[in-house]
Amino acid sequence: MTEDVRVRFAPAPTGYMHIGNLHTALFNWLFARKMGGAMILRIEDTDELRSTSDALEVIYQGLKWIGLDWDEGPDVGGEYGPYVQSERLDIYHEYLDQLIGGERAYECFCTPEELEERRQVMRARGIPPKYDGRCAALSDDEREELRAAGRKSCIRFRVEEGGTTLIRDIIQGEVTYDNALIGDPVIVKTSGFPTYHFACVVDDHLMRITHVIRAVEHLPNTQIHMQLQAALGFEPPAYAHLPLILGEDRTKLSKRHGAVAVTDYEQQGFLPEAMFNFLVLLGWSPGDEREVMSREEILSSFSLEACDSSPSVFDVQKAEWMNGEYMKLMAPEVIAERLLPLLQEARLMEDSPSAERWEWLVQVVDLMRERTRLLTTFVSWGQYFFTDDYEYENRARKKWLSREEIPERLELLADRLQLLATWDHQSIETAVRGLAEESGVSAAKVIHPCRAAITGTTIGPSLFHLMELLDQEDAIGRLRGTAELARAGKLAAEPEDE
RNA sequence: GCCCCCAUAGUCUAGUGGCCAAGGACGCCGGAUUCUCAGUCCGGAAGCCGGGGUUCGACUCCCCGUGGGGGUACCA
Repeated sequence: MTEDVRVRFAPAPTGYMHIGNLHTALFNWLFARKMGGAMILRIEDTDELRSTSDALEVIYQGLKWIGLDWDEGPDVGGEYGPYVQSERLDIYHEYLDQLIGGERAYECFCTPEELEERRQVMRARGIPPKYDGRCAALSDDEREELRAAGRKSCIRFRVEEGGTTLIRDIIQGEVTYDNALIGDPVIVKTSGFPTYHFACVVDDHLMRITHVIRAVEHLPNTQIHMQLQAALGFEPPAYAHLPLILGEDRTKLSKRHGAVAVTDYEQQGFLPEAMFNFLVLLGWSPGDEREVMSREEILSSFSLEACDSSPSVFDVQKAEWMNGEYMKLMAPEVIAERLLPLLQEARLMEDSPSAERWEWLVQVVDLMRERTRLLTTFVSWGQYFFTDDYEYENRARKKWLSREEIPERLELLADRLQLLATWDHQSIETAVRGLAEESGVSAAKVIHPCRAAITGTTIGPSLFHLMELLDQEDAIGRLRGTAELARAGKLAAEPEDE
């Protein structure tokens, strides 16, 4: 009989959600959903200094953005709550009493300064810096004296003195740690707050966590955790330590690598579906050559056993490519929904667009998405759809707008377009090509200046289709306006730098 | 310093002793596309870290080295 799978994602609320956290959350979620188990969200706010109160919302938003849900957590409740560690202090103290009663924990009066000093000495002598255990031997009288002298204390866990600790990790394999190499860790701080090790072990047990899936930086901690479990009589969960995500310089992805917050990628115009797909491919592969996979496909192929144990570099370029694939794949309506807030923020769309205007936006998206990788591309390269106030790129000026014959040609084209009774891409194409033929030039000689005049750029989607999405009067106005500027010599190419 | 882990092209990866004169993807380079390219299509360059074993046979197993990473906190 197999127990129901229960996993947890347990972030520290430090104010922002790291892309590595999201990766861990994702793998937990995948395993939970794959196994028909439960996903628990637990907040590990035992660091009173770094934890912030609004961080909870950031965590929820990060998870929701990428489309992960959870069955138990601070917001949805559950029968093993509370799910915020600072609200569970009484619980930890109960187990602390058990440890003290069994002589597996003791008061330590050493100050942080003393500890640091001793570590320096040990390091200088080339021996592993670990707590020397001096307070473990204190007599009741000595403790009383120290207290009377006003010394504050914390609580340490008495680790095994010899032997080894074997971790059978689903991803990392069997790893053995020497017990003699670690000192007694602090499990309750002077403040009365538990440390991560203690709270984590107690909660995983109480919340009936069956599989601990976390980043490999926690692998060494597992030695302490397993000893704590043994001392407390807890059945240890299964462990799966995920490889780290590295920055370009191959060190653990962190703030100094630039964009690491989930919100950074959201703002850069990544689609959550693409990020989901991209992230799952860091440390896991379906075993065949599929890369762009739906959530269902991923779920049906996923397994912890297939996870790789070597770290991977977060390659933004590949992430952008993946995003581009989703731009092509997803329904234009959905992309438009994701895009709208960005356009509104850039003041390129009104706050509550009419149904007609919305339809138009969907068409713009549909036309542009093939050559678009990020949502923000619409705000930059695609701004001419939304405003007359676009820049004339230097390349456009140089190649197409600074020629002598241009103003007249643009005006001729404007005249023709003015006569069109129907404004659709076929009629526009006929008019444009017609002018080219009558002027005895190739169609390109009209198309390119026209694109440059109307969009300010040399590249973009099919000219006739993009013009169709502009208002007829507006398009004509742009042609005449550009002609005027060109005549006034205001569209001369800037000298090239370098 | 000490402990642990990792090692297929610049990057993500397939590979679990013969199917591999190593497959896919991103990126890069080249060509095509007379409506541009940031799109699309086609093509190309680029890799098993080194050395020892084990074996009839190693990218795959073992050892050593090297390189990289993580840990070594009253942070998680």
